[in-house]
This record gives sequence, C-alpha cells and structure tokens, in this order.
Amino acid sequence: MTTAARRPATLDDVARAAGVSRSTASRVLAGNGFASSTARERVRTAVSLLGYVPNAAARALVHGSGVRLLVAVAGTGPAVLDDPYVDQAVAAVARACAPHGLGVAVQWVPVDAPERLTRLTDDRGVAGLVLLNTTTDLLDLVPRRLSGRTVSIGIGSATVPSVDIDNGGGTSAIVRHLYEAGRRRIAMVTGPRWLACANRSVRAYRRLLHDAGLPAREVVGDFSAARGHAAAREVLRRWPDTDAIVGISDATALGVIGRLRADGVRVPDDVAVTGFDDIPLAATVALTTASHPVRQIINTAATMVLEERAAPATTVFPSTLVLRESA
Amino acid sequence: MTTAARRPATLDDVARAAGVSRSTASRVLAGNGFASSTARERVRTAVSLLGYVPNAAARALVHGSGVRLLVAVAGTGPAVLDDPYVDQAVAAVARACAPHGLGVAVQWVPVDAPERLTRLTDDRGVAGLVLLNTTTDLLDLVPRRLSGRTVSIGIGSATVPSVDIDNGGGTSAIVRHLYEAGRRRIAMVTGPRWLACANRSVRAYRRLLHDAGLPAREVVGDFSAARGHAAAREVLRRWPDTDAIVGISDATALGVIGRLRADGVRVPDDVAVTGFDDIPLAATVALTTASHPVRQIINTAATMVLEERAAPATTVFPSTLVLRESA
DNA sequence: GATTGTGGTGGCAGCGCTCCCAGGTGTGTG
DNA sequence: CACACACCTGGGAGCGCTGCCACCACAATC
Repeated sequence: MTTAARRPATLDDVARAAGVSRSTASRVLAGNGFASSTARERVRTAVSLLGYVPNAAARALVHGSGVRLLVAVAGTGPAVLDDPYVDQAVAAVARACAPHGLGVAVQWVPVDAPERLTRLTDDRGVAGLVLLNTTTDLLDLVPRRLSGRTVSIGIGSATVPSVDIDNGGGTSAIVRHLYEAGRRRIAMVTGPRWLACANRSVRAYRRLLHDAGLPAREVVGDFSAARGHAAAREVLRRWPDTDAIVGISDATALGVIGRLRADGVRVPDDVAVTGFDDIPLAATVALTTASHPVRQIINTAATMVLEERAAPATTVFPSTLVLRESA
Repeated sequence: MTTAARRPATLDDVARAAGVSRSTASRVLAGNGFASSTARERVRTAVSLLGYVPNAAARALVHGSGVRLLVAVAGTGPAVLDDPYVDQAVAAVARACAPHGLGVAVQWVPVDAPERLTRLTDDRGVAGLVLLNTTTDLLDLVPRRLSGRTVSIGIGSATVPSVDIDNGGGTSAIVRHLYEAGRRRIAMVTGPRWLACANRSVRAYRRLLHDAGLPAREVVGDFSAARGHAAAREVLRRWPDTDAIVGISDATALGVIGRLRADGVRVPDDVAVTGFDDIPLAATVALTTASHPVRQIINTAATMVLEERAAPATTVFPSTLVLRESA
C-alpha cells in the first residue's frame, strides 16, 4: 500500500509551492496572459512535483462547459443500447475523451418522442453531443448551447455536422456483385424504416433491381442476428425460389446464414448471403460484405466534438466490397 | 427549431419560482433535512416546470466527489482497449452512470507499470474505479480516496471488492464434457499468463487432465480470434492427433474453427472445439461454450460503484455449460 | 518631472451547489 | 407564564477554478 491518504493537489498547493499567486499559476497553466519565464518554470516544476491534475468539475463550473459527452441513440426502445455497434461507439468516444478529462454518457431517445432529447441536453453537465441513429427530428432539437459541440453519426443538417457511410454505394456494389454472379431472385432483410442510413441501402437495392427489371423482395429487420434468423425463414416462405439474401448488417446476415444452414439450405450454393459492415467475425465465417472504417468514423466524430472544429459539413466514408465465400 | 437560446435553469431559478430560498430548494431535492410539505410541493412543481437538472459539476465540486467513473484496463499495450469485451464493459458502465449524472472514461494501464494508475486516480474528476483485467499489483494501488468506490471485475482483495466469473468451474465443466464424449487428446489455447482469470481456467484444465492421467497441450493465446486462428495450426503441428481444442474465449474458438475448417479438418468430427463466454455469435455458429451473464456482471459492478455499497467481498457468478454442435 | 506605456502580478468575485448554523414559528410541558 | 422542544427556514461560507481588474515596477517619451 504505497498510497498515503494523500489529498490530490489543488492549484493553491501548486501556487504556494511555486511561490506565486493562484492567478499566476492559473495563467501559466492556461498558457494565455502574461507570465515571466521564471514564474512559468517554477509553476511547471511545482505541478509535476505535486502531480497536480486540474479539477475538471471546478473548471467546468466556471466555464459553464460541461463535463461529459452524451451519446444519444435514437430507437424504438431502450434495447437499442444493447448493440455492439453502440457499445463500440460509446467506448471509442470514451477513449477519445479521456485525455480531455471528459467522460461519456449514453442515453436512449425514443424515435417517436425526440423532444426527450431536450431533457437530456438541459443538463449543464453535457459538454457535447454525439447522435447515433439520427433522425431529422433529432437534428432540429439540438440546442444552440451545443451547436459546434455536436456531431451526428449518420445524416446531418445545415447546422449539425455529420460523419456518414456511403450506404447507397456499398449496397449497390453488393447487389451488383450478386447480379453479376448470376443471381436474379435477390431478397433483402432491411433495417427499421425510420432509420435514414438503412433506407439509403434499401433504396439502392430497389433502384438496382428496378433497373434490371427484377422485383424487390423485402422483409423488415432490425440489424439483429435474431431478427435475421427469423427473417430468413420468412423470405423463403414468401419467395421459395430466392437465390440471394442481402442483409442490412453483418449480424443480420449471420442470423440468416444460421437459419438457412439449420434448414438444410446450402450457402452460397443455393442461396448467397451478404452482410454490411465487415465486423471482425465476418472474416471468420467467410461472409461477403461491405467494409467500413467504423473505428475511424467514430474517432473522427469524437475528435470533431472535442476540437469544436465542427463546421456543419458531412464527411462521407466510402464503402468497400469484401468478397468472401458466402456470395 | 423549437429551442430558444434558453439557459438551463439553476437551483436559484427554481427557488425563485417556488418562492423559497435556495437552501430550502436544495434540501427538498436532497430529501434530507426538514421541509414543509407545501415547500416540498412548490419546489417540485417549479423543478418540473423549469425542467431543472442539477449541475453535476457544481455538486461534484462541493462534495469533492468527482464526475466520472474510470474504467482502468490493464494490458500489455493500448491495444487492450480494442476489444469488444472492453467496449461492452465501458458501454454498460456508461449506461448505469447516466441516471446519476456521471460519465465514464477508459484508460489503459501497462501491466508492467501499474503505478501509472496513480496518475489517473490523482484526477479529482474520478469518482470511482472499475478495474478490468485486474492484477494484484493494481489492487494495491487503489487510493484510499476511492476505496468503497472501486470494484474489480476479476480478482479482488481485502480492500477491493470484486465481481468474478467461476472460470475454474466453467472450464472444468467443459473439459469434463469433452472427456465424457470420449476425447482424450485435449489441447488448450490459453490467455496471457499475467491474467488471473485466464490462469484459473488453465489450472482447471491441467488439473482435470492430470487427474485423468492425460498430458496437457497448451498454446498461449490472447483471447483474440486472430490469435486463435494461428494457434490452431500450431496445436495441430505440435500434436497432430489432437481431437479437441479448448478455447480460452469464444473469439479464440471461432478463430480456431475458422482455421480448422479452412484446413479441411472437420469440426466436431475430427476435432471438437469449445469456447468460453457465450457471446451472441456463439449460438449462430453452434459453438459449445460456457455461458456467463456478462451484462449482469458488469451491471453489478457498475451498481456497486455507484451505490457505494462496495464492501470488500467477491461476488462469483456461475458458469453454465452450453452444449452445441461444435463439441 | 509628469505622462504613457508595457510586462508582470495578486486580489477578488463568482460559476451552482451543499450544508452548517442562527434564527424564526408553533406546540407541549413544568 | 416561562421554558423546552419540536419543526422549518434563509443567510452565508466555501468547494477549486478562471478571468477581470487594479496595481506595481520600470522604461520610454514629451
């Protein structure tokens, strides 16, 4: 037990140790205002000697700036938070925040009651906002206090910047690949209708089939493996001659494959299956999918919020087709 | 744009609206101290009318209590944070924190320089500590300021409470199952040596093999699918007659299966494979594994930290054998 | 010698909150 | 009727920090 009952040092301690006033110490640390080189030096040594770490709460209090980022996830129920994608986003944001002395919180916002966001942002503790599964409603509810401190992962607006994936392009590439591989009866397990990014995928799918003179075969899913599992059966019940199933996500595709295999349907021989995202496990089960630099996307978002260089603009990350055995 | 440039309400606003003093309003909200039922009522309506949310920073400042939980993850490099398990833990803690107005931060602590933890805990902003991949060194470095506000996920100590998985029991059940299914040449892809929970699994594996008069066949892994992938080949190179491989984690097992199948080895016919944890995808690929209520475990840990009812004791969660086709 | 800088410094208010304490207003008891 | 003893309330200090402002010394200028 090397740790004494030592009280973390305050700026007063530092100032005293350096033989200057608190104001001077503060000025040195802030780096603005005047300070002689000797004062600067003495304060710096005192800081490292005492292991001084500024009190984020006090700083936030005087600046009125808040003390954590809020990851707000729109969804139909609190279960949206039970999602590895959300986990990943939260963790990535947390990692980016740590050096800034900020924390992260996650909250769910009902799709059909977006105004609940206001209750969350009324908390002065919220220093910034990361929007997930963003809807246009939500974008309009971002308070002015947090503009320039908000990034949407997905769609953006004139006031809210965003980082996004080229869902349309990715899905087009997948469907085109299936078509070129000779598949003609291509079904899709979609995402929830209210979700913009899912809709872009669905629209791309429809467009391509339409242009090829083929009918669309859609079953609504929700990104989950469990739903994919159920949806696979529904697809084959409604359109037994289906020879390819496009999953809105890798999890969906994995669920689909699980069901098909269990039902004795061969993948890809009888039915080709594709995913979307290229999660680590996709490689393991040889899933054809579209790859996105998810980590990089989330980091970009987190950085934008933290650096406050969040000019209202959309950064779109490309989608790369990854060919594996499942299609 | 329904949001005016409205300044979030302060306790002063509430008090003024309710026609009482700030002290009274504070007392009502804290729920301690005296307050007439009329005062109570008026304050409450004012609160909901103004949408008042207490300022966590101010509260933390006066209490000296910090404003976020720190999830400290021990590992050999910052890459430990690139782990879905960590993501899940961070996100779960974040979810548990949100209602308390707390945020979460994650930081990595080098296994061979645990004293770095001190630098992290010197930050007054840290209200509590969740230790992951805990080592005994780390446990000794928890400052007194945070005792009762610290939970270790994994091993604990006389002063630090912990929530843990019965790794030994789970692994025993798995190995026993393999043995009873007639497997006699059972290999294991282990975890890193410095990790207590991994060692418990390894010891259980050795014990059972030893008792059965069988030799251990161990290859060191690191929980990752990629390492499992490589380790599978190493196992079969060193012990070509291996008829079962025990993975330290599901990811490891999935990597192993991927490699085996790619090499034309039939699973489970030629080699049975087992995992550990029962991640969602385990069901999809029909992996025999040991199931743990991970979510519940992490929530328990988060709750313990938040409620400060963290008496130094270890809560061990059981491990349940889940039989699927892979073994 | 009086003025106007200029680089450097410390005093002090105040961010929003909690909590102690002094000071009320009622009721019950000696 | 005085007193104790509830219950209830507001004043005010102070948590650690920032940033404004006043101040000081010293130099350059009129």
